[in-house]
Amino acid sequence: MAELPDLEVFSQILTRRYGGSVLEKLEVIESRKLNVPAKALKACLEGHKLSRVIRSGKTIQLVFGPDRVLGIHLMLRGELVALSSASPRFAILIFHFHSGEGFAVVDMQKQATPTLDPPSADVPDALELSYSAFKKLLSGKKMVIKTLLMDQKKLRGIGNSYGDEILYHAGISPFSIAGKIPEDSVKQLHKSIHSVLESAIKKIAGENGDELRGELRDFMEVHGAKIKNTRKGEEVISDKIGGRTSYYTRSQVLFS
DNA sequence: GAATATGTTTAAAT
DNA sequence: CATTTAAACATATT
Repeated sequence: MAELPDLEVFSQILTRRYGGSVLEKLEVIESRKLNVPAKALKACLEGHKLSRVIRSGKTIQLVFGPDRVLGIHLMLRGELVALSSASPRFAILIFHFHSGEGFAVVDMQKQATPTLDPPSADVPDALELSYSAFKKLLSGKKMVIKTLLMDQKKLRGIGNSYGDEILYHAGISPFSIAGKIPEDSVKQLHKSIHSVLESAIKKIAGENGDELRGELRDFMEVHGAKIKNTRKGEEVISDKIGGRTSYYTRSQVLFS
């Protein structure tokens, strides 16, 4: 469900709604993916204040007290839901705050991964990557650009959907060889990463308000099985790149 | 019933 | 060694 813009908005909403509250009780429903025993996690976090929530790459990081961090990766189908009267299905973790409110991490696929005190990443976040670092990342690479953009060991935060949107925005074919893209287009691509992600954050934030909703992707230009034409009328074509479906148009320039 | 779905890890193949 | 590919994960939707 969630890629970088959704997660950025979720972290803002969680900070607004639960920031400053003391975690009264943590239910660990599914501990298979957890890097510490469930008891240790509870002992670490219960009774401590949620100071803020930030996003890093495709993870949400809940900061408790001064420096205790619980990282959460939602993987393919994970979601964050506010607690209501009904107990959530497919829960992984349930957070109950002193105020009586709370939220849950759910994932019907049980792949969402909580990590206590995750090691700090040395891979740059997509929104923090400088142009010179980006240029260096592409130079000499034989990988197709779409695969490189989604490679979390090179830059963090871009997934299949936004990868397509960014390449469409930049006018570059997803099949282009990374190292063959000329400097002007690399510059454009770097700009597109920022502008596509940041405008998505604004749109999702505006539509979400304080609600934890997912799947607000009405603004997608090319990525989606239902999109037959772009708003400019270009035909959208799809192909598999690295086992996942990519959507693009013939107007995107191929460098190879 | 079959195909598809937003991600990652691992192993095997090229 | 660098890169690519397939499978697995568990369930819902079309």
